[in-house]
Amino acid sequence: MSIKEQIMASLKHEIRNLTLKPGTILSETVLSERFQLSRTPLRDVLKQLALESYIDVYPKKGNLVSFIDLESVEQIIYLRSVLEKEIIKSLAGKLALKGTLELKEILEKQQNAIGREDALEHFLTWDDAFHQTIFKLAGREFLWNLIQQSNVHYERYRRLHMLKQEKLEEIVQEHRYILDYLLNQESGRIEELIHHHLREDINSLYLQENFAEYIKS
Amino acid sequence: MSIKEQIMASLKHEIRNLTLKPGTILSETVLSERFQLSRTPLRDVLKQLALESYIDVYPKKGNLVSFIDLESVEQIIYLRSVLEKEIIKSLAGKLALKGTLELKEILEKQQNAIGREDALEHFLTWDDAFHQTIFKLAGREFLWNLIQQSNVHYERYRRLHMLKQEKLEEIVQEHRYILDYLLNQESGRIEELIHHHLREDINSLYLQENFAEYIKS
DNA sequence: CTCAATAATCTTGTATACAAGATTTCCTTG
DNA sequence: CAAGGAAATCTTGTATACAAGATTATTGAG
Repeated sequence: MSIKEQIMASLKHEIRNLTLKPGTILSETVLSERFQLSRTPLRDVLKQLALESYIDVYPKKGNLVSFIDLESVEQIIYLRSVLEKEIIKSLAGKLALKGTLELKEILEKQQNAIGREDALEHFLTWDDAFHQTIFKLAGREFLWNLIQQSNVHYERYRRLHMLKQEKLEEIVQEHRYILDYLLNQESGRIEELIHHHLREDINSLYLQENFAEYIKS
Repeated sequence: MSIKEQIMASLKHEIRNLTLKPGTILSETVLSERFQLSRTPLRDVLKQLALESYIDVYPKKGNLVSFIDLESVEQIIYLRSVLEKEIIKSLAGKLALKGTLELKEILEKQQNAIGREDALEHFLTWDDAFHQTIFKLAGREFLWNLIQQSNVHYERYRRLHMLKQEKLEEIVQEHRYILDYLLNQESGRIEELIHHHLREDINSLYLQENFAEYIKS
């Protein structure tokens, strides 16, 4: 992994987990001093961050960590909702043993993450792993990766919404239902389940009321 | 529109319509002479082209116009197929007069493009306009734009497949069926229609046999 | 002539000086 | 003191010299 890729991964991580708050200035000169690298390669990094909406570039003024765009969040959730309904239905009853074990193991690790040190961080990692694995098992990892390139806003929205532990328990439970459906096709209500799992709270005012300073107006 | 944006639009256009063939070398120095601009801003352009898969960058070696990646084509077609089925169903019977007129006008212009000078170029423009308008009317233009950022491979695939005039007539006819469904919800077979409209020929060997030199192996 | 080693010449990657616009500071003027 | 304007100082944008790797050409040995 090149030094540029390390810096990019580091900045992306800090923006996604809100260590770098929306509105924070990312000056090329400050970054070049912090990472002991000239401006040119850092500009490459910032260019990519801009293309993936991590930052907004104001020419001759500066680069700001982007504010959370709720419109983008809603659109990405809709996209995932539609896609995952289709993918899960196509996969139902056709899961190989290997895939089943993989998903069960992820579920267990996600359950264990609750309540532990640094819970949210680990929980979200396993949450992504669960959905990514379903995409992978359906031969659609390409689309998972495509969505990941446009999910900064959703990623940060999700963190702010998952601060409560009872929500985490609910999410794991819904994952169990999804796995049950994949194995037995029992539930006739898979569409509503996916819809609820991904879209719940999207219209609530929780974020606007509690994190207004992070939200794009 | 800045000079950099003009250059980027120009290169994108030439790559999409295969004027710049897959494998063509895009050297920074050659481009800087062609456009009378230093390497630095051109590198910005090339960086973005690389992120959107227009070119492949081989460090210290050169930049090549990317070969058509059929895997990407299939995934994008699947994505559009799933999304548009859902969008069209949600829009059926709810089309306002303005939207209806918009789609009818596009259909007419697309029909008129057939057989004229520079037919394919105009035809494809109106083909995109039809689908984009449907996304827009459903409040999903965001997702249309998202897909456009990843569609170089699909775009070139499509051009090579649409070289025959009878295929163009068939496409317009399918658009008429889609519009009929949006207005009357008559056809019970909208899902198969969308599937056929977007996915036909994806598994044929036409490209591999006739344009092997453009295809990523 | 053949082949290998070496040198020249490509390529992109990086550092840096300077340009140009935006902002802030500070000083002058009323 | 207040307000306006100029200058200093920020910011990113551009041009260019140089670095370093990859390729190609050349040259010399056998």
